[in-house]
Amino acid sequence: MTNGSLLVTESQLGRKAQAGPIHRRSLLKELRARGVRITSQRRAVIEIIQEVPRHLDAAELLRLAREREPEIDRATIYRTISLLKHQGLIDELDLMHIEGEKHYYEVKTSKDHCHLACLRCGAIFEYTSPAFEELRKEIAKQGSFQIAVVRLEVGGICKKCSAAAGVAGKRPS
Amino acid sequence: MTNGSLLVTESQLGRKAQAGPIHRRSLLKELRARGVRITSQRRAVIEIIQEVPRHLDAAELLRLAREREPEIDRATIYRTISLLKHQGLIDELDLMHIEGEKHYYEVKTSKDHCHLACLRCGAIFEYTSPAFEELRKEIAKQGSFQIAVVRLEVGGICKKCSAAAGVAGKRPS
DNA sequence: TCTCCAGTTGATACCCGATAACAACTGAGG
DNA sequence: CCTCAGTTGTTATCGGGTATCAACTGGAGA
Repeated sequence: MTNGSLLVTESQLGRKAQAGPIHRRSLLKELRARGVRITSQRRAVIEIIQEVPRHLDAAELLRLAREREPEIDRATIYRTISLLKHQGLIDELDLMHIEGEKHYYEVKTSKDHCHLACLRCGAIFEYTSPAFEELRKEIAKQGSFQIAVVRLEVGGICKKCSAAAGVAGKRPS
Repeated sequence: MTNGSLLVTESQLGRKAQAGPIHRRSLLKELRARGVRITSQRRAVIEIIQEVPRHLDAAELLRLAREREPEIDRATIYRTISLLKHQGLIDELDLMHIEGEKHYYEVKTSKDHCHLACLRCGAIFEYTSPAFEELRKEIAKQGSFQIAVVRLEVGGICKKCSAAAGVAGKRPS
């Protein structure tokens, strides 16, 4: 019986996970090796994506980037995200939120995993499971569809929120 | 070994699937039973969602609704969608598209299924698999997260497009 | 170390899906 | 047929994301 593991990143709560060194400083090197120009703005954004253990959306990325590059503009954030996506170095998540969806970005990892998004507090958890990989293989096998991306997203209520059920579920933003 | 079935709805190509009577005229009855006021606009939108076998987005829903209710407004479409979502009668899909995502709506079915979206022509296929349900159960079992929604979305290239690869993949809109 | 220019940036304006506010309208219970 | 709470269309607005373009700069070559 396959059992999955729940772990790692708790997001949107402003709490740091306990370290989470994802890929070290590989992205900058990788980009340089590919002949991509490294500007101070790009460096800031990339370092943040690598260093911050939370899942970030564009707005938060902008906020954090401005701590290092005060003049950086929204447009540059989006352009850098786009660059990294097209270079295949980050993945875009599209997770449920309180009424609506939000786009988050994470460094592309080797591991297949899916995301559990708490619809109450917005926390994001990662979940890996043999069953997930199996399903992915199964769809691939069936042949009449060439898979490029598989995204599995789960929305629900996290442990903390269901424990504190009713007790003012205020998100610490 | 689990093998899934690929089938049913081909969308966005303007082709009709071969019948697809989903729930008959249950939505209107259900709403009336719940004390929801049925206006001519709501009736139009609801009937369209039930009768059209394709997956519809808000814009297309508006277009189709205007064939019956020429004065109906975007806002009413969104309000009706919102109503049906909150009543738990339809599901919102968030499928990959050519660069970006689109929101589609479908009558909530009993069957768990996921969606395969062709990134080239936009066609949408439904896919059911024991492995999918198994995965869902597995996540539920693990206990520390109360699941409300599970969405599995696959992006890739459909058979037709990969066959016609390179041959002007124009979408018939 | 200096020059130079293709590639990048910030500013501005804009696009588009979606929502808020509000007066006019209407479904359906009495 | 009355009535009014709930719904509608209109208009304005919001927010994420993108196009444009002149000014700027990383980094390859001299």
